[in-house]
Amino acid sequence: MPRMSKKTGGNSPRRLRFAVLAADVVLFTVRNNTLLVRLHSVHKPPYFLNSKGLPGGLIDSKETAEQAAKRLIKSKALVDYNKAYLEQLYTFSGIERDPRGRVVAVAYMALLPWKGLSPTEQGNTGDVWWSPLAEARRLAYDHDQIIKVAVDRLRSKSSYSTLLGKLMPEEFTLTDLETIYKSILGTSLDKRNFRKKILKLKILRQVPGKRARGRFRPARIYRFASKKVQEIEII
Amino acid sequence: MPRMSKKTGGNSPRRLRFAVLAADVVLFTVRNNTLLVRLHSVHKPPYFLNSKGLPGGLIDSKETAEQAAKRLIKSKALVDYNKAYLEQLYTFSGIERDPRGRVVAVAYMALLPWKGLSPTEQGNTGDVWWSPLAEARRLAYDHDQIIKVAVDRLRSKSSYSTLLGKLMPEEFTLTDLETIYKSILGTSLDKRNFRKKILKLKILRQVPGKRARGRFRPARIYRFASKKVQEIEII
DNA sequence: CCAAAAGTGTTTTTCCTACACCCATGT
DNA sequence: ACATGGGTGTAGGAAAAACACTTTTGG
Repeated sequence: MPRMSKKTGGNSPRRLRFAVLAADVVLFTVRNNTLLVRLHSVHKPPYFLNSKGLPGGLIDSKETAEQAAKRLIKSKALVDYNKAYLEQLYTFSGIERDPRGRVVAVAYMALLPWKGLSPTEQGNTGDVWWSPLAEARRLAYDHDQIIKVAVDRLRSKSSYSTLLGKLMPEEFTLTDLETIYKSILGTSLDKRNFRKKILKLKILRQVPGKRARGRFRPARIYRFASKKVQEIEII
Repeated sequence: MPRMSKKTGGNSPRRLRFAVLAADVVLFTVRNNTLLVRLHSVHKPPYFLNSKGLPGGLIDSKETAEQAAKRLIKSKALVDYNKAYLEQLYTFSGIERDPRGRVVAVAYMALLPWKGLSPTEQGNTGDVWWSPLAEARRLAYDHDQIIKVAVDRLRSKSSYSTLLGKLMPEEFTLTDLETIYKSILGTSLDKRNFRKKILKLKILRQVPGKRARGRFRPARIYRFASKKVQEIEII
């Protein structure tokens, strides 16, 4: 029972209403221009057999939802949460969303650069793995819906903020950035116009040096000028 | 340390961690070009004495957060929730946000046209009243913070969606609409450009007739073409 | 005819879009 | 020298911004 104090003011007979509170995390990264989500095995007979879902778990009575999300990124997704950008998405309170009982979930979206992940964090185990978004279907609970909300948010916020910077490695080329934008937004972008637009916004800082990725002309290297996600019209 | 998973496996009875879940509603309307919020008295000795806060209450185990919000709009704000546009805002889970115990609140924003409210709904009692936004300060709990999130959301969404239509009466003049935009966004708008922009978007439908509000030229009357809130760049 | 808000058009500037070729490098 | 992705400029059109006067009504 929660510790709503007995002294509840003037309300004498109190019908306390309880819920189980959980946090679920939609953890995104991009590898080879593919958006990946971190999935976790779900095996809760008789409801879910050898199924899969988002990393998540219950919120402890002594932690905030955000602290729980961070803890779960660590303990369930096996990724260092300090590397992740975290943003609250939506709270799912459908009565039947968990067949085992009433569970209300605060969903979070987390973004990570693939580079910067340790081999362990990049790796897959039987219980946790990176899945291309397209294959993250038919998940347990209402996790399909949660992923949809996350993808919608990611897409829409990409076009008016520097959010995608949180999926990029610290240093990247303009082509890298353009590719991510194209893959997330699902649109095609004109290379010249994209560069003009991005550079005019002054959200990037050029870094000395170039990067060669093959037997062709090396590209200039940039990084975001600010660590903060700024709301600016991008596309 | 929080333990969440395995011991709950299967259908066996679970020892789950419980939280008290509440819904708080930031109910906005506009009267005389002033943004109003519905406030409720808060008197919970020894923590809050003759204080004020948002209408809110606990979520029942058999209702979703949204259903609770609607119920509370009715029972606490004394307004017919069918008249309101409702949108989930954010979930506040600070451990100390309620001094009486751990309460996690799902906050909602609700928008209402002032016209269309009954005299009772427009009215103030000792327990519930409409307050100009500027005076909705020093509220109980973390309600100042909740209002801030609501106002930020209202402002930002106003510029890229037809959300403000939910604060307007069914029929209004272009000057009315412009005034609301100015008051919410806090910017000044050019009358001619505003009209051109709005009319070109084709989100309004002109209604036959005119409205005189004084001894000067009567204005044409419009209404929104769609009841839905559309995401379109407005300003 | 006066006061007050309603309503309208043009010009300038800025931004978006479309589009094609040369550059730098490793092999 | 060649294959490959990196990098650049310009012109035309659309949208935004700046700007002031005429119209309609009640009194």
